[in-house]
Amino acid sequence: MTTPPPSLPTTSYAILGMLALRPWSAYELTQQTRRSLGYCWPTAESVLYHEPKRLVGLGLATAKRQAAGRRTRTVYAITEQGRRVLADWLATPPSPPGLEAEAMLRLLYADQGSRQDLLDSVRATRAWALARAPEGLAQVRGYLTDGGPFPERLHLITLFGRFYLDLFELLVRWADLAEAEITAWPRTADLGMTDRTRALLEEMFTRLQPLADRATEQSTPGSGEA
Amino acid sequence: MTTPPPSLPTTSYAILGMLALRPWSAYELTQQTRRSLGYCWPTAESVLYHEPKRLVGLGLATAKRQAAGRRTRTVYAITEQGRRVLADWLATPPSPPGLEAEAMLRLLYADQGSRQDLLDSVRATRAWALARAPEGLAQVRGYLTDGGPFPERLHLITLFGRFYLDLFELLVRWADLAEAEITAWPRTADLGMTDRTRALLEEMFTRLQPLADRATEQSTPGSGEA
DNA sequence: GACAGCATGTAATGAGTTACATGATTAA
DNA sequence: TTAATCATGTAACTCATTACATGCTGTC
Repeated sequence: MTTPPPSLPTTSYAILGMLALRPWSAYELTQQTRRSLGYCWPTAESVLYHEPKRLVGLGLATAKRQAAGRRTRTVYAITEQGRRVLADWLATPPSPPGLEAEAMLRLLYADQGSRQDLLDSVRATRAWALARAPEGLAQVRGYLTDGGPFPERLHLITLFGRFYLDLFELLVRWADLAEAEITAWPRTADLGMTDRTRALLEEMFTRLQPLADRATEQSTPGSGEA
Repeated sequence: MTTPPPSLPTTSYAILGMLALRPWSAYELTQQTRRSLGYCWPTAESVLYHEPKRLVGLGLATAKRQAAGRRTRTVYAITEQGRRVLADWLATPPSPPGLEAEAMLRLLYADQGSRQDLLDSVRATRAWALARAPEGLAQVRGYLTDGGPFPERLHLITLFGRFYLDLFELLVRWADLAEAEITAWPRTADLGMTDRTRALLEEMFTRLQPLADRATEQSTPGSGEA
């Protein structure tokens, strides 16, 4: 273990992983990111220009200046040490998922604003999720016809994409439900336990039960499993 | 519009919203956060001590030092101006959701590591989702029996919780699927388009179609809707 | 009377975003 | 030739996290 206690920020591994697939220029990264990285590890574009330099400084990547037309651009590639560091990181436990959902925040405080505010927020969320669909459809179509840019990685990409399809569908379905509920409200404040709310809570209780059961099963060593 | 161009970071509104419900000390915020805010707007504890001070500086909250036992603690409360700023923000369009999912990142680069690494990551994700269930169950039980700490807000809290239940179920189901797939793989690299992968892609295509249709419907003004 | 952990903060560090800057290429 | 937009970067600033610090409270 000659690698110094790595502990880079996750963003570094995200870029390093990209470089493991093939060399990229920073701009190419900004483009490819839309198809993959952007889904699971959102970053500003400037990171995609900065981070590779850091990796070079650490000896995990190399930079080669190339002539592109009349201008020069920098193409980054992973080093052997970079591959080792990436592999080490992959053997490490993942940090839990974190979801930043402003729309949910707005729901939580909706009684401080108007019903229209809340409806707008819910609809914006659905619109955002729906807006991913056409591009996703094009990507999937591409995979099915020509295999896309990394055909040998399709088994991974497919599981990846499946998760985000599930997620977008969830957002749309939830927004449909929420819109229907909210539309039936006379206002946003002080409704409390309506009949409909009670029904929803009871359904949630029923669905939570089996999850909680599985949770305790797995935390106790269990007496089954001969 | 006497309020100066607000544009606070979302975190500020998150805290401000808490204060809109009732006054809290910073420590109380750290506790309550686990039940609500933590789901949609994750932050480090130190933020919950810092942010209220900023709000006070802006005139959006007040700080009152109280004796708690022999020690003093600071209780923060929202001001009228704070309520206005919060209401203005609620009328503003929400930024799109952002999901940081390290586990998905690891999936994306799984061909750079071992199959075991990938399985561990998938299982950790499921375990994390399952681990939320018992607390969620307790919360829902509380809502059904005594209404919880804010019974007049149950209609909001329920829609909120429903989303996260959906999400946790999704994570568990996806992890189950992924584990089954990966277990059937001989290795993580260079499998490409297996039969199973093709089947998944075709199902995804079918499910994406209606979403894409809805997306185009809603972006065009539409000729229906008399 | 000491140890664990609850309650309350602060400071330093480091990461990531917004905003700016500018050369090249293409279309009108 | 101008305008637009592609391609490439940099710098300043702000935010948020990690790590530390410390008084208080109950319990053994």
